[in-house]
Amino acid sequence: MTMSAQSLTQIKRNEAGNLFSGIEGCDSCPIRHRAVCSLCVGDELAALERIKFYRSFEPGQPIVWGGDRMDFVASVVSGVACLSQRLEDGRTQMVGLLLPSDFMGRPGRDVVAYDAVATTKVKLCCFRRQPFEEMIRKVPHLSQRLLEMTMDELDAAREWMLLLGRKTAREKIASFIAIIARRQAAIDAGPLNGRITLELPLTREAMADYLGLTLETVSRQINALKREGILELSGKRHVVLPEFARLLQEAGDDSDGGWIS
Amino acid sequence: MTMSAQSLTQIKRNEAGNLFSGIEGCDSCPIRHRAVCSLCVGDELAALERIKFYRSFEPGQPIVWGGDRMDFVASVVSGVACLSQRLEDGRTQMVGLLLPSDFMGRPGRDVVAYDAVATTKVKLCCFRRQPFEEMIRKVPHLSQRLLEMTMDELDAAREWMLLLGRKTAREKIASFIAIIARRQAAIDAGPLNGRITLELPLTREAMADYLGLTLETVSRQINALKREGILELSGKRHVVLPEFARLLQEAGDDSDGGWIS
DNA sequence: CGGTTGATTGAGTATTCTCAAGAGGAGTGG
DNA sequence: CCACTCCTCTTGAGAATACTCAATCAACCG
Repeated sequence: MTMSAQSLTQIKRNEAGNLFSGIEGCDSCPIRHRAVCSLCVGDELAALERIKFYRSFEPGQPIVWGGDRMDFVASVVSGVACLSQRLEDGRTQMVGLLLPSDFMGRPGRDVVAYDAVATTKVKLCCFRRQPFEEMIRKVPHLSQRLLEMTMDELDAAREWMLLLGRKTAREKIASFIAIIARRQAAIDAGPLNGRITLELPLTREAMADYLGLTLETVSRQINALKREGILELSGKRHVVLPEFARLLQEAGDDSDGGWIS
Repeated sequence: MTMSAQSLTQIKRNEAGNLFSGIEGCDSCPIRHRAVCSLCVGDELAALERIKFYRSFEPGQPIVWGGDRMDFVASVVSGVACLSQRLEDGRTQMVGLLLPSDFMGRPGRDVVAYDAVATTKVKLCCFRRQPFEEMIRKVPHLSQRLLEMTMDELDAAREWMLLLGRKTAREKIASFIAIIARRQAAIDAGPLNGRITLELPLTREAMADYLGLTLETVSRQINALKREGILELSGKRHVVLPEFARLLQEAGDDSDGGWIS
């Protein structure tokens, strides 16, 4: 099942029907300056290019299953993927939301710990695991950046734990929308005040799995916020926030609650 | 407030009344083979020794407050410390349980993100932050081990998220006791089946903050498990598990549920 | 022997879940 | 173009889990 880097000019398809090719360069890569490779230069980048290949996934398609062998690690180039953990009776908790530039997989471990599913069209920049692990050992620019990113993820996980353990359903929803707004603003480099428009990248069920709620509660709370004018809905996924600060107040966090503290 | 390494033969006290000294060597250190320094050898260890100092804390004493400046990072040598996050209205969620060999602090960040409190007598092996950060850059053995430990913590955080988001109060309690049993077994190198004895390192309130419950619910669930013979209590903190597998069944996890799968 | 802290227990409440029905949209095929 | 299906989402009613408030208990300490 090992997949070797492709150095062909044309695009091929693997067994699962995923597109992959090795022709794209790092120069024009949209996540070049934020991904695990962002500190790499010259030779280092060239070495990474030799062990990389791209794979794409359609919405709903599984990327890996927990327990499977995984022979690559990867950066999300575009799209959204979810990491989930499951109790045997089917209860599911999302434990990671992977957006562009986020890293997938754990160097030094060959078995996947969590299910990963594409929730939109996803493009991954994959690195063969063995040579990548070797580079981790030899290229400080790579291991430094990975350490930084892992610590960021740990911080995010801890924020998430506060949400799961202590926030009300209403606060969870408001917090989630705020998180999406922030991440979208970071990508688009847009401002984060006044009227904001965003697209929810998840179904109600996936949001429920993210927030530790049922999909019914998610639906009820979103519509409650809508009724109160804190958000406007067009369709099921498109959200407009007339006043971002009002949403933040509902999220229950300290910080930027609107007034100066 | 910068604290310099002590090279004195006698033990001193700082303003807070904490013991610290620089005389102890790494050779006899109880966490030498598991802490952040575990891969370091010879010169590397010597360099670490030059920037290290010990600090001790009494039960209940704060180690650092979220928002404070922090000029060191540290390994827990002995005792138990808790990392907590707080919502402005006082709701508290524990986000880290630091046992011996665990690492505290984030290289590259000078402001503390979470409150850290000693819950038992705690001894820290502290490293001055600036030189430690430099060593991270120059000593692969150090950054590799830190990366590994950070990834382990991320895995633990994600397991914890599953607990917070999806488990019932009863499962949370059972899971928590199982976690303590496992960590204690790992330290004592004891077996993990049949009759097991352990000490709860936290008060009911701290357990509640760990599990996203109220202290009353914690108390009720512990006593429910006691009534059903899944655990025995002597005093408030000392627990005996007559059959570890029965506890695991209550924890709701997959894996080793007693029967072979 | 009061005072304090941590833990237990009870009664009533509230938030969230469960189960169930139905609405709205997108895609398919006659 | 319409009926039909599938999927996601919404909404309602009742149930259950966990919370809140309050009283009591036990251990420890001055």
